[in-house]
Amino acid sequence: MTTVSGGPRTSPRTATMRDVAAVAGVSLKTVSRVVNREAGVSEDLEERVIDAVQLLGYRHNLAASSLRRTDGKTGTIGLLLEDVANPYFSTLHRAVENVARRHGSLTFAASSDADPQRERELLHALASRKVDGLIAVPAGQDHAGLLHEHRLGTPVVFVDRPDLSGVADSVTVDNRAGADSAVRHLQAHGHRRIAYLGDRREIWTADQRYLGYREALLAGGLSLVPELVQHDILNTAEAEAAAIRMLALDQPPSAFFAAQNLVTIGTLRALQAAQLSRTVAVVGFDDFTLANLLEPGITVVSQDVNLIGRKAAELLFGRIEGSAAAPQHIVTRPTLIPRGSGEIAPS
Amino acid sequence: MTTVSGGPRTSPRTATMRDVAAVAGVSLKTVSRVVNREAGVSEDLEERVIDAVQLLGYRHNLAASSLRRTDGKTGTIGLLLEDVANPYFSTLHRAVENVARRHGSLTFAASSDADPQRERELLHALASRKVDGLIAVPAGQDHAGLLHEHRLGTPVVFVDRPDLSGVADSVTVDNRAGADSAVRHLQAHGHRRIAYLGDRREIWTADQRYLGYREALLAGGLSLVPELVQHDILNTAEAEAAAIRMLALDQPPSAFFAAQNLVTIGTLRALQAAQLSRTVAVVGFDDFTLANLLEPGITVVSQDVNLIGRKAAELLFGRIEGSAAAPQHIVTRPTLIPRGSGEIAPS
DNA sequence: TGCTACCGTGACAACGGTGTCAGGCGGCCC
DNA sequence: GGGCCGCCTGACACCGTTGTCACGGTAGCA
Repeated sequence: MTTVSGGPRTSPRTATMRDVAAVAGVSLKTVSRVVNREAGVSEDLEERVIDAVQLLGYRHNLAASSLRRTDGKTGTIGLLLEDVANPYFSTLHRAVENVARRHGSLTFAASSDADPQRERELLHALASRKVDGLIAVPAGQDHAGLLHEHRLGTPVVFVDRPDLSGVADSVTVDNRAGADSAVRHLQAHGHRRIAYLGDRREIWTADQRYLGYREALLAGGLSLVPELVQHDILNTAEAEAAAIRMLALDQPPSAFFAAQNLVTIGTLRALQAAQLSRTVAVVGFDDFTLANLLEPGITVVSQDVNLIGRKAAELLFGRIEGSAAAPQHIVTRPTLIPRGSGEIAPS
Repeated sequence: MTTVSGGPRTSPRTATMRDVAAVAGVSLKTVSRVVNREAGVSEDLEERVIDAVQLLGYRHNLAASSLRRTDGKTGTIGLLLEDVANPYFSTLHRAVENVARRHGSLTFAASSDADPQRERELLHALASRKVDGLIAVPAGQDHAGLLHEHRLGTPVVFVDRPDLSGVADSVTVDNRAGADSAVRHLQAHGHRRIAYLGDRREIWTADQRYLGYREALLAGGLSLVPELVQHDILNTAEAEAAAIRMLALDQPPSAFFAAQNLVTIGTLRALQAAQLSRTVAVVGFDDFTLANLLEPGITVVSQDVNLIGRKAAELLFGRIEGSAAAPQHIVTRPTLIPRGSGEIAPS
C-alpha cells in the first residue's frame, strides 16, 4: 500500500455559480435564476445552465444564499431534547422531522441531559447557526435562555413541560388527568392501598402526576399514606428498591402507580423477583415497547407522542412563516390502555 | 383578545458585527478578532467589545463566518439513518452526538426509511448545507449518491452496511460470526431442528446472518431444511405468522434463530400464543430493552451500538481534520448474551 | 412610423463575516 | 537623533449568493 499523502489531494475546489456561469456562457444571475426556478429564463439558456451544473457537480450553497436572501431563512430548525436515544424523545424527534420535511427544513437534534449548562451551550451553538426556530424540552426550572432566544426573534415552542410565563407556545400532556385516571382505574378494581413511585417533584411532569394521584385518592375517599409514597426515584434500580421496601411493609400495597417509564420497569422487576407479578396490580405512566408481551401485559397511561411532536412542529412552522397569533398552549390527553396488570384484584 | 397583526412587529434587526463595532467604537475587524479569540487585541478594546456584544445581544453568524473562512468548515455533520425513532439508530445517533460535541459540531439527523429516493433528497439537502462530513446507513444497494459526495470532497463513513467498493471508511458488525455463534449455541444445547426467520436477503446484514446460520448448521453436521427457513419477513406480524406456520409442521423446529429485532418479537408472540415459551428455544439477533424482563429472559446476539457510533464518528472527524490514510473498515464483534430462552433443551 | 410595454439578461451592490496587508505608534539600540 | 522592530489597529478585498435596476430588443398599438 502506498500512502498518498502529499499527492495532489487538493480537490479541484468545489464549483460555484461563477464556474457554472462561465461554462454555460451566461451571467451569474442567470444561473441563480435557474437554480432557484425563477421565471424568466429562456429554455435554451436554462438547458445550458443545467448541463453545466451536471458537468461540474455544482451544489447550491444554502449558507451563502440565506445570507443574501431577504427572509434570511436557513431551512433549519433546532430540536433540544433530554436525550435523543430515549425512546420517548426519539419518537418525538421523528414526528418533528416528518413535519420539517414537508417544509424543506432539516433538524439539528441535540441532547441536554437535563443539564442547564449544557442547554445553554447548545442554545448558543444553535443560535450561531441561525436556526429558523426551536423546539425544546426545557432542561431546568429556569427558562431564561430559551426565552432570550424567543425575544431575539427566534420562534420557540416548549414541549413536554410548559413555559410558565406563557409567552411562548407549548405542547404538553395533561399529566394530572392521566395520573388521576390511572389511580381511579385501580380503585375501580377494588384497591385501597395504592402506592406512588415517582421522580423528583421539582420536575413539572412528576409533580403533576403526583397531584393527580393524590386527587384521585381523595376523590375516592382514601387518604394519603406517607409510607406508600416515594419521590426522588432516578432510575430503575432505585424504583426496584423502593418497591421491595414497600412490599415488605406490615400492610403492603395491593397496587402500584408507577409515575414514569423507568420506574415502571423497576417496579416490575421487584414484583417478578417476589413472584407477585400476578398478585399485585401495576399501572405505569408512559407506554413502552413490549409492555404487551409481558405476562401479564402491563396497563399504562399512554401519551400520543407522535401527536405531540407533530403539533409542536406545526406550531413552530406557523411562527416561522409569520404567524403573530397569541401564544398557544396545546394540552393533549393521555389514554389508559388496560392490558392485565392494572386489572388484578386485591387478594 | 386583540390581534397584534400590523403592529410594529419588525424586531429591531438582529445585531451584526458592524453594529457592535459602532457601539464599541472600533473597527469591524477588531470585533472579529475578539469574537474569535484571536491574539493581539488590547485589554481595553477587548472589554469595550465584550460590553457592546452584551448590550446588543449580538450572536455570531457561523454561516457568514465559514463562508469567508479559509477552511470553510461549518461545524456541522450529517447523520443519515433509516429511522431516528428506531432504538438501534437512536442509540447510534447519541453515540455520534457525543463525539461531535467534543469537536464542536452539531448533527443533522435524518431518516431515509430505507428509501433510495428519499436518501437522494436528504443527501442533496445536506450537501446544500455544506456539512463537513456524513455518517450514513446506506438505504439501498446503490451507493452512487453517497460515493458521489465522497468524491466531491465530503468525507463519508458507512455504518452498519459496508461500502462494497471499499473507497470510503466503514464500521460494521460481523453479522456472520454473530449468527454462527447463535446457532452453535443452540446446537450445543442439543438442538438439531433449528429454524431461521429473517429479512430480505438483498439486505446485506440479513444475508450475512443467513450465511452464518447456514455455516453453523453445516459445521455441526446438520443439513439445511428448506421448510425451516423463511426469508422476506418485514415486520412483527409476518414473523409471528411464519413461526406459527413452522410450529404446525409434522416435525416442528425445537429452536428458532430470529435474525432481527422485530422478527424476534414476532416469534415470541407466536410461542406465547402457543404456550411454548418454555418449550421451544429462541435466540434473537440484536438486543432489545426488557429482553431480560420476559419469562424466560431472551438470549440474544448483541451489538455494541455505542461503540459502533463512536468509532464511526471518530473516523469521520479524523477525515474532517485532514487524515488521508487508506480507507478503514472496522468490523466489531457481537456477543451472545444467554438469558434463558436460548438454553432450553429440546423436549 | 413612432411610441410605449414588456421580456430576457447582465452589471453591480450587498448580506455578515474573515484574510491580508499596510500604517501608526512607542520603545530600544547605536 | 535616526533607524529599526514589534505590536495594535483598521482599510479593503473577497467568500458565494440574491435583490435591484438598467439595458437592448421585440411586439403591440395608435
